[in-house]
Amino acid sequence: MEINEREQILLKSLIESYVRDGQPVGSRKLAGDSRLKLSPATIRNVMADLEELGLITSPHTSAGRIPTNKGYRVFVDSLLTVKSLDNEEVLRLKRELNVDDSVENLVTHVSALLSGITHMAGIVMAPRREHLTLRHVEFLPLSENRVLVILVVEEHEVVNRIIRTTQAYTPAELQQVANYLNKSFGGTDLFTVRERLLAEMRDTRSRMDRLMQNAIEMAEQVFVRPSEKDDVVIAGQTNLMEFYELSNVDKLRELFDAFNKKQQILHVLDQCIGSPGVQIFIGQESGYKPLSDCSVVTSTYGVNGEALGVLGVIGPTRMAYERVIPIVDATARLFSAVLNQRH
Amino acid sequence: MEINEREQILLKSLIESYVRDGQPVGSRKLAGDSRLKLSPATIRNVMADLEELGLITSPHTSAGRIPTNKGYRVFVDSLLTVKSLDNEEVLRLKRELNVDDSVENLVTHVSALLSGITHMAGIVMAPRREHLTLRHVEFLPLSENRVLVILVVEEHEVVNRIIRTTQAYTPAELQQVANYLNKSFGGTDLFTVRERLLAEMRDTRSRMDRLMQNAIEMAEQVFVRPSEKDDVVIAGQTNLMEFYELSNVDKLRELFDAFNKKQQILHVLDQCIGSPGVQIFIGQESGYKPLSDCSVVTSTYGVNGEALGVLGVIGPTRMAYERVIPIVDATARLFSAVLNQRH
DNA sequence: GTTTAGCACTCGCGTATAGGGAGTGCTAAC
DNA sequence: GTTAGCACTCCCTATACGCGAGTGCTAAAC
Repeated sequence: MEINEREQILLKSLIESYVRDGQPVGSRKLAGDSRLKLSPATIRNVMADLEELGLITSPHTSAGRIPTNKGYRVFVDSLLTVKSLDNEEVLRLKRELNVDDSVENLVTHVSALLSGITHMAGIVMAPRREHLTLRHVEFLPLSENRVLVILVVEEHEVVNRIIRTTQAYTPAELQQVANYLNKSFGGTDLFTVRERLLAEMRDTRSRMDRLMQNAIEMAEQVFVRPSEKDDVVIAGQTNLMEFYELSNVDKLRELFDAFNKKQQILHVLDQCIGSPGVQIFIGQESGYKPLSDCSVVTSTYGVNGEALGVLGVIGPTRMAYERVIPIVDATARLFSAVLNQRH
Repeated sequence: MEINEREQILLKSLIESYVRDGQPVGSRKLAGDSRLKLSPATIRNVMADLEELGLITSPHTSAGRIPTNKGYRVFVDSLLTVKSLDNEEVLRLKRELNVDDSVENLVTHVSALLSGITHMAGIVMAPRREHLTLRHVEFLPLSENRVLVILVVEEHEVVNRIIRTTQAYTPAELQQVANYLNKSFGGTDLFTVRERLLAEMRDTRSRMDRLMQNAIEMAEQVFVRPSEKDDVVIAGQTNLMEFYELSNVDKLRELFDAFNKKQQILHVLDQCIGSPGVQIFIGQESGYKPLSDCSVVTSTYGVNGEALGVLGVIGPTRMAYERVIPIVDATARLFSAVLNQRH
C-alpha cells in the first residue's frame, strides 16, 4: 500500500474530522480543514483515488466520505501522531491505585479508570500466572467430611474452597497436615506440590504413614488452579450506548451479551499476551463478530518484564486513537508498577 | 376502590391480553377473549368506567386500552390467579444450587437463574448479617509493617485484608496474637471482640502486657464490618433490551447506569427486608426514577426465619406477574433452604 | 499535465398530503 | 340494561415533492 504524501495528509485530515464530528466528510470541508491549499475539485480527485484503494468509502452518492477499517489501519500504522498524556491524568491514575488492595479490587479499579478517562468501555484481564507459589495453607473443619481450605498464594492472594474428604478429620489432624505442607512446600509451585505428593504415593505405596496419606488426600483436591471465571472485568459498558444510538439496537444487545459471556472477549485479549506494547484491533480484525463495529486497544502488563495480563479499551472504530493509545499505554505501565511494588 | 364483578373480569382479561401481546386491547378483541357474552358496545361502556377509575387508559383516541400502573396494582392485589410452579423448574433450581459454594457464588448463581427462567433481569442482594461471628483469624506477615489478615466468619466465609501496623511484628508474635484471639473470641460477634478489647485497654491502661497491646492494635483495624460494595448482583440485564426496543434508548441507558451504580437499587431492595413474602413495586412505586417503567418483584430469604436479604426480578411493568411471582417465591425459599443446610 | 471552475446529476431527508384501518363515543332502538 | 349503527378521531403508511449536500465529469486555466 503506497500512497503519496498528499493522499496521506488528506486521509489523516479526513479521519480526524470524522472522528471529531461523526459526519461524513465532503471535499469542501476537507479543503477548509487541511493545510493543503487545494480546491474542492482537486480534493475530489484525490478522494476518488483513496476510495479506489479501499481506504475510504461513501455511505451514499451525495454524502461525504468516511474511513473504512482499512483506512483506519493505515492511519493507525503510519499517520497518527500520538498525543502524550496529560500530567493530570497520570496523577489521577496514580492516585486511584492503592498498593494494598487485593488484585481483584485493583483490576476493577483499573477497568473503571480506563472507562472513565476514555468514555468508552474499560477492560482488564486478571493476571494469569503460570506458576502460583504456595505461601501458606490452613484447614478448618466444617461439618464432618467437609473441610474449609484457605490458601495464600504468591504474596497476597487468598483463595478458599470447601473440599469433601473420605473420612472425618480431627482439628489436630488437620493442623498437622497444614503444618507439614507449610513447612515442606512453602514457596513451591502449586502443581509441583501436588505432583510431588502424588509421586510420593506411587513410590512408597505400602509403607506410608497416616500423615502422608492425609496430606495426599488433601493435595489432590486443593492444589489445582483456582477457578478463573472472573478473569475479565469490563466497566462502563453503557458508555458505548451513545455510539449506537442511531444504529441497531440488536447489535448493541449482541455486544452487551458478548460482554456478559466474557469467554470470547477473553480469547481476543489472549491473543495479545504474546507481544508487548500497545496493540489495536480494528473492526473484524478481532475475529469476533459482536465486536465488528468496535475497535479494541490493548496493552500487556506484568511483573519483572513478564506479561501476566492484558488491559485495554473497547470503543467504536471511530475513536480518538491518538488519545486512547497513550492512555492505555500509561495505564498498563502504572498497573505493572503497582504490581511490582507488591513484591 | 370498588369495582363490580363484571369490571373485574374485564380488567383481568384486558391485562392478560395486553401482557401476552403487548398491544392495546380494543372492545372487539375483549368481547372475543372474555367468557362474558357481551357485545363490543357494552364492553366499551365498561371500559369507559374503568378508564374513569384510572385503571386503564388509551394511548390515543383510536387505539385500544392499556392498563395503568394503578390497574396493574388492582390486578396484582385481587384479581391475579397465581400459577403454581412447574415441577421441572423447581428441580432445575435445586440442581443448580450447590451447598458447598461460597455465598458469593451462590448469589451469582441465583441471580442468573432468576434471569434465565423469567427472561428478565435477576437481582439478588447479598446476605446482610447484623452480627458476624468470628470463627477463626490468621495473621501472615508481608513486608515490614504490613500484615495480611485472614478472617473466617460465620461458618464458611473468608474475608481477607491487609493492615498496616505501627511496628514490625515477628511471625511468632503474630501467631501468639492469633492464638489468643481464636481462643478467647471464637464464636463471638466481630464488634463485640473489638469493643471488649478496647474496653480492656481503657480499664487497664498502664499494666498491659505486650500480647494485649498487640492484640488491640490488630483488633482496631481488623474487626470492622467487611466492605459491602458488591452487595447486589444483577444478571441478565440485556434481557430488558427487548422491551425497550421500540422506545427510548436514553431511558434504557439510564436504567443500565442505575444497574451499574447499584446503591439506589440496593435501597429499593432494602425497603423489602422488613416484611416477609413476595412484594411488588409497580412503576414509580419503587420511588426510583430509572425504574419508573419497570416493575420489581421481590421476596426475602434468610436463615432460621430471620430475613438476611432480598432477591427478585426486574422487568417491564407489563410482565406475566402470575408466573413471575411464584418463581421469585420458590427461589427465595430454595435459597433459604440452601443457606440453612450450611449451618 | 496538473489544477480549477462550472454544471448536471444523484441521493437522503424533511415536510406535506392522502387513504385506510382500528377503535371510540354517542344515539336510538331492542 | 344491552346492542346495533354511525360519524368521528387518530395513527400509520405510502407517495410525492423540494431542498441541500456532495459528487463526477468536462473543459478551460495555469
